[in-house]
Amino acid sequence: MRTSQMLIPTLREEPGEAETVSHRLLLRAGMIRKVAAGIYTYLPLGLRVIRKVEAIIREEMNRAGAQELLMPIASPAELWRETGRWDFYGKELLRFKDRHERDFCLGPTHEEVITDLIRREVRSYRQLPLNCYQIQTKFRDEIRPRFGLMRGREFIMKDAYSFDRDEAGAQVSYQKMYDAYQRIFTRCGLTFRAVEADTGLIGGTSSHEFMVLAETGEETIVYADEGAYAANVERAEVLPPAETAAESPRPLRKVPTPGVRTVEEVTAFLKIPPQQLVKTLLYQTPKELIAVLVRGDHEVNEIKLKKLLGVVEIELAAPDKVRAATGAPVGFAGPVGLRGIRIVADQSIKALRNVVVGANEADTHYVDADWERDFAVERFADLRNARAGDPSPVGQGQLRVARGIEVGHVFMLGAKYSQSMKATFLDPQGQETLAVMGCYGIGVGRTAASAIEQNHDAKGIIWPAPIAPFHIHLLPLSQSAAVTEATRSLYDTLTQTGIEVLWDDRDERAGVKFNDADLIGAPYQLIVGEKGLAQGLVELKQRKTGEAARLPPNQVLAHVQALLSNRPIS
RNA sequence: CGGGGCGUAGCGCAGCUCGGUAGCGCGCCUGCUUUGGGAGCAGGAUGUCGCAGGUUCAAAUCCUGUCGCCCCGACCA
Repeated sequence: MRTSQMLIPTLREEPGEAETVSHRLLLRAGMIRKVAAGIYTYLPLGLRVIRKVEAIIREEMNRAGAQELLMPIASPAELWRETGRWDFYGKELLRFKDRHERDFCLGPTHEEVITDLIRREVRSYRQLPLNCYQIQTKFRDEIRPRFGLMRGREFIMKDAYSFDRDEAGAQVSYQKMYDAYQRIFTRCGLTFRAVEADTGLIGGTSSHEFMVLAETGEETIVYADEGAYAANVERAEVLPPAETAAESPRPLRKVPTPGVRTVEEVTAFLKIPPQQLVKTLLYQTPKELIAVLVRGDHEVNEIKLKKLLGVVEIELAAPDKVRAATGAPVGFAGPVGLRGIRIVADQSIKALRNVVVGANEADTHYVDADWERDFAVERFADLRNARAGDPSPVGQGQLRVARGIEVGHVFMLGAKYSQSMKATFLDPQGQETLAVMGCYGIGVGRTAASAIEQNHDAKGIIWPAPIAPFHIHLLPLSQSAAVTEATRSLYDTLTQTGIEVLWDDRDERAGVKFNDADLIGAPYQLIVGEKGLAQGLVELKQRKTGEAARLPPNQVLAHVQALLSNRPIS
């Protein structure tokens, strides 16, 4: 392609609205433009990258035995009502009515639609297993879209759904997808890690997320420094405390703590370590107000809490409710003498003696409280976030913490959807049986954006070759006949062998071309200049290293082919 | 949903406090020169100042409303 024939509006200046590297560079390199919050147009260059990622996904999905189909973006409410998700999905589901006043929504995911299809068309165990996927636009009306393609409202996703005769078959399907994902992200040139994950709104029994490791990631993951354990912190288990504090209980005392409410303030004021403090957090569930106890240096894991309580919504109680329930302003809630409110506690509390807690009285705390003697914990459970230094929940080692971008997620769904939607088939005995499902997503745009987060420098993007919009950026540095002729000849030679070349045929100065090329980030730049040509040489430069080879034009093709075949080219 | 901020030329911004002529840089157009890392000189074009209403002789500027966008928060008392 010639630059003059492509819409590549590069920006010299930083776009004001962009925060993360990938967002900034995608805008600057002329790959995306915003249409509305979280909604983007993919410009020709950006679309080429998207298509590259899609092509890799297609190849690997097909190789894993999945078959492609395409479902609609809009779907009728009745399907969502069947599974209960019309109500359960909340505001993220963008709803609208058609001219007949019938309810529809834009699909944020497609379990309902695919399950509806399969229940109609699959009757016999002979038709299973089946794995169908699509690459299609999704819409989720996110609370706060951000970071360009990282968290859009409209985005391209590959979603696959497997249907099996039984649990064992579903395991096989799941593993195939897991393996395919490993290949896909490896081919995309990403450094990533699969971690155990929570199943969230999709539901199901178990899942893994594929996390691209990056500081800007929105997810926190923990992994063991020995062994293979890795999990999203939402999900990571924490082992019960090894031993109980050896000290013997001291009498409960009430102490004045004027204006001292945060953990930092209380521990500083009383000169105690945060491990000796027990925080009392009041949570509002749809049913009730509940008190949750965690150690002063720990964080409540709300997902674990929701599961323990069997509720889907939970939020910290508003200050006025805290006051009404405890009789004290926020900051002084405590389990001692707390009436009419159930108390659950993180398991670490069990190992503590002589702790500091709020006294449900303004400017007052208790010291030397004891859970066995002074208050009634209804249940102890793992309710906190894992953190660096915790022992690995399986095997040896300690946990470390890293940030990740979730680019893929695989779920074992079990019979959740087949049951609510009655997707059944007849087994060999003629028994009606529920299909066992799995579902598997990949964020296509997010994958491209993560590649930028991991591969860039001050000048711009450095695409991994397999997903680069072009392999070679061809840069003639003058408009002279000799240079143009040499450029054209190189372009033809390379293009004829299937190498993708972006030919910067603009009448621009060398500096402008170099800067745009660095910004756009093709892995190689082929530079044809007057001086070099006079010596019969052109320059082949690696974007990543800046390393340049000067060679005669007739050696360029062989060189490029060698360079490109070193990498997993699609 | 709460808090904060911003909407002025294609992009980045100033002007608003204290009402009166709409400005700067980049980009764009023309010409000449220049030509291996975002050129120089000269000339030029471009604005419903987000939108609607109000105050005023007069509004980018003040007031009200509204829409859009961005940031932080919506989890640790």
